[in-house]
Amino acid sequence: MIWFRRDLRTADHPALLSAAERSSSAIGLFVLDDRLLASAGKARTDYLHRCLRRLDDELGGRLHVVRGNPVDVVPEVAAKADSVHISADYGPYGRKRDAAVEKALGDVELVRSGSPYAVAPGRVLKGDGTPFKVFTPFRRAWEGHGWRKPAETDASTVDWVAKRGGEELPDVEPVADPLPLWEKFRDERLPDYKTARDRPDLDATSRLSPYLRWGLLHPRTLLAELGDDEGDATFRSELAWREFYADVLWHRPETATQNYDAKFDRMEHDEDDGRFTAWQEGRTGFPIVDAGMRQLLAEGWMHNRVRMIVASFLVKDLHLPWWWGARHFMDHLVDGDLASNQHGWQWVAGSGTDAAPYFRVFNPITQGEKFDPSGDYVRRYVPELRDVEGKAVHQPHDPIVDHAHERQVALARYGAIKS
DNA sequence: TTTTGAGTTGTTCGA
DNA sequence: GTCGAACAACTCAAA
Repeated sequence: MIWFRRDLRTADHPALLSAAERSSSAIGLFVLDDRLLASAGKARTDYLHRCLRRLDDELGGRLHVVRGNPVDVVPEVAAKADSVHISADYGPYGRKRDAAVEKALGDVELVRSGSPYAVAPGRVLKGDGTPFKVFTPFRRAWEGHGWRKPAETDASTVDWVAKRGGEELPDVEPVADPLPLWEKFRDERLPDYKTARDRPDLDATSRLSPYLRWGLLHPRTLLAELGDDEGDATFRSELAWREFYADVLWHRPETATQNYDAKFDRMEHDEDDGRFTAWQEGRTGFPIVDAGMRQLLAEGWMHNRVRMIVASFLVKDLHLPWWWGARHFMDHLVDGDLASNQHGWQWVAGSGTDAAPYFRVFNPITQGEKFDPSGDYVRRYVPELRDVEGKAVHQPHDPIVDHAHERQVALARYGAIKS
């Protein structure tokens, strides 16, 4: 049996290879785990269904989908299997879940092959054997470590066991083939990626993050095709961030919910008086912030530059805890990845690895004018500003706070927790 | 152990 | 409008 989790593909799939080496026939299983789906918004759930639909197609319509707790469900479905093959999960919940399932499986062996990363978390270490805490040295060591070539796997080499029972997938359109999307990005947008990727008004990013999140693509597949040009190096570095944060969370699993830097436990937060809801709904009066938050609700995705701007606003203008924002992102983002999300937030808040200097407070107006110079991004998501022309659209519009004042408050509070 | 160089993503102010 | 300096010291990585 192959138990799929965040590796919803059949190409370049080491666990499939390991299963196929043992048997010519296999059951393909996915468990709808209530623990993971409980807080997921509609966009996120729909996206998962569309990924499962694609995987089901690759398996000739024979993917078993079952709802329940994996500790009960997996041994039940695996009753007639010799072994259960998985891609290893390095997240805080996945590690515990897999250990519990392994125990519940008894004599049926749980075989871990591969991971969602080019280099498995925990593998890149400093000379003294301890983990990196700064990105750039990690990236250099990670590149030096290298990674395997893509595994050559093919769903048609396996005789997939017919479904018995389980859940019917909703009738949704499968997600697009990730490989043509990658090829188009590689050929058309990668050359300008270094600078254009910061522009939310342009279609300049890869948009591959949801595919990486659910494992329809393995990063190794992309890395194998990258060269040394500027755009290639920048994109490889972005993939390295994903691996760095997975590594950080592997070594410090508690940082999914707690400050990486403990002195931030002393940070003073404000009481919420409705401003959190205003932020969530895109009603802060700062156009670029509102555009981003509305894009998140409408599409389950937000441009990376705008994620930083809205995160900075929540933490430094509204003085609310980063984990509130992180939770909201995880509920809605179709690419929401615990390690990247929580540590991206901690980076903005200043409590994480390689944290921003405390005096670096994003100005939502300046950021808008700089990265959405035409104002097109704002007008796309904030219809009430559609008649405002050019970059004037970035001026606050009935703002819920005064940025200059809140900046001073934030600086004072950061000053107060310095060691 | 000591030293040295370096560290994703910014803003403001004054010349 | 453009540009450089100031903003602060701290931690990390490696020699």
